[in-house]
Amino acid sequence: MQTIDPNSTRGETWLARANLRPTRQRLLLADLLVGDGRDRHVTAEWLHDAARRSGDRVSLATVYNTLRAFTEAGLVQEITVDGTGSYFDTRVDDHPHFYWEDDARLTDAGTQPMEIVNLPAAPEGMEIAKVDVVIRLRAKG
Amino acid sequence: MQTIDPNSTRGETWLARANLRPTRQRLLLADLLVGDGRDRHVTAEWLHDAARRSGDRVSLATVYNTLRAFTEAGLVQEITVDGTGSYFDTRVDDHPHFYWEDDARLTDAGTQPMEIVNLPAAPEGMEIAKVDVVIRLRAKG
DNA sequence: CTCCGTGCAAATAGTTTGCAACCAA
DNA sequence: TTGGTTGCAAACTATTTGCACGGAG
Repeated sequence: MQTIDPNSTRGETWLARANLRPTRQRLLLADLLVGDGRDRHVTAEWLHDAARRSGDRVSLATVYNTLRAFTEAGLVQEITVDGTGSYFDTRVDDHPHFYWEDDARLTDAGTQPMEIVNLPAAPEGMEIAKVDVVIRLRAKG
Repeated sequence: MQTIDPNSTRGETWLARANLRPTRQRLLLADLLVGDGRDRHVTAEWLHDAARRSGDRVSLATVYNTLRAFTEAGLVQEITVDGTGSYFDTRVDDHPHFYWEDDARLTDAGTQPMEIVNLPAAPEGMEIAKVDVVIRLRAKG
C-alpha cells in the first residue's frame, strides 16, 4: 500500500492519461493547472509567472510547447478571444465562456447547459467540429 | 441634378456616413469592401492583395490603419477566430459565423435568426456587450 | 494653410523553432 | 543508450507606430 502525495498525484495521473512523459516541468505545470481540481483558464504568460511564484523555474518556450502538447493530447482546449493571446481551458467539453473585456479575463459562463435554437446546419459535405460561444462582458453604466 | 457613378458612390456614401475623409486609398478599399453591396469577410492581407489586383496600390500599413478606422467608426466589425489574423465583416449586427477550418475562411452562417435558450445572465454589475458565435466546420468523413 | 492621412521602415507582441545539453525509460 | 524534452536565442507572423511627405478641406 502506498501513500498518496496530494501535491503531485493529480497532475501525474492527468499526464499519464495522455501518455505524456512526466518530466519535472510538465508535472509542475500540470499541478498548477489541475492540482486543486478546479477548472482554469490561463494564458502562457500567467502560467509562466505562476511557475515562478511557486519557486520553480521553467522557460517561457517550454510553457508554450507544453501547453501545445497538452492541447494536442486533449487535456486542455485552446480558446482565442481577441487577436492578442490564447487562453487554455482545463475543461474540455464544448461550453460557453464569459470574456471580461475590462480585465481581459476568461471564465466559464453560467452553470446551466445552454441550448441554441435554429443553429445553422452545416453545409453539404461539412460537419460541425465545435461551436464557440463567447459572451463579452463590460462594466454596466 | 447630378449623375451617379455606380463605381464609386457606394463606398463614398459609406465613408460619408462615418465622417471619414474620402481619400483615394479609403475610397478604393471601401469600394472593394462594399462596392457591390454584398457582405464580405476579409483579412488585411486579402484586402491588400485585392487592391493590388485592381491595379491600385496601397501600403499594407494603410490597409491596417484603414480597417482599424472603419472598425472604430462602426462600418465593419472585427472577428477573431484563431490567434493568427483577424477578419473584418462588413455586416455589423450580432450574427453567427461559419469558420471553415480547412481553408481558414469565414462566412455568415445560415439565414434564419438564431436564438440561444438559457443564455447565461451577465454577472452583477456587468452587461453583455456582444455574443460571439463561431461554428467551426470541417470536411465530413 | 493646416491637419489628417499615407508610406516606409522599424518596433512590438505573442508564439514557434533550431540546436546543443539533458534526462526519463 | 536513445529518443523525447528543455532552454536559450533567434526566427516568425500579424499588427502597430514614428516620422517625413502629401493631399483634402
